[in-house]
Amino acid sequence: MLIPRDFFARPSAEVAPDLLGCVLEHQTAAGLVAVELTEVEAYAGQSDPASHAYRGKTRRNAVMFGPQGHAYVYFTYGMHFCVNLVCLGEDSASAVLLRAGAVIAGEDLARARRASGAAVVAARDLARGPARLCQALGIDRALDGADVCVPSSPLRVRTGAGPPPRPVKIATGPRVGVSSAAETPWRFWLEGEPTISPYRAHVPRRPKLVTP
DNA sequence: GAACGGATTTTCT
DNA sequence: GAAAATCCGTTCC
Repeated sequence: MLIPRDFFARPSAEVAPDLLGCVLEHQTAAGLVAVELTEVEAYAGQSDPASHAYRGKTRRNAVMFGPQGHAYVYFTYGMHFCVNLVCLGEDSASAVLLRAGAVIAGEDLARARRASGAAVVAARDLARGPARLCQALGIDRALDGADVCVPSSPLRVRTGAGPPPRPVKIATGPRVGVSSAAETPWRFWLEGEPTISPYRAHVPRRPKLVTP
């Protein structure tokens, strides 16, 4: 059961906690990888100083200004991808950042994608963190703007495979790594999940020190 | 367990 | 030129 587009037609701070426990799946020629979402963050539009949309529409964030139910994929820090789901509607530029998940299908493929050097990746670390989640699912810029609400799309979001097996407790807290509006508690995660990324406050990088 | 440097694109000043 | 919605290997507690 795919999530209907209307699900996303709400403020991202309302959509975000409802996405916990839902399943993100990516179908490729190599196979399918699916994760149950365990950690997300909400970003409002141009009113949110922490959002990429704060300073208006650019080529990179154009998808956030489009209709809800699409994926906004961006490249950051010179090496990493992160994925968001667009909320509300046209021009609202609000979105939910998918921060972490538990791999429930295609674990071997996810592990192969994540394998770096000789290091063996623990199952719980496969999609722990927004950049790792993208890597495990094989998400890159080609999926920027992908519609996650149609069955023919390679990237889809569906509801959980049944009623939650345990009482689901949702915790909230400040968003990770943002440099402004850090006090806004728009990070949501499933309490007790081992796949949650450790909270890291924003630390500005020091400029490279050149020795004379 | 915490702290740091490095990889290197996009965007703004 | 600088900072950013990050992660990883290394180093030192």
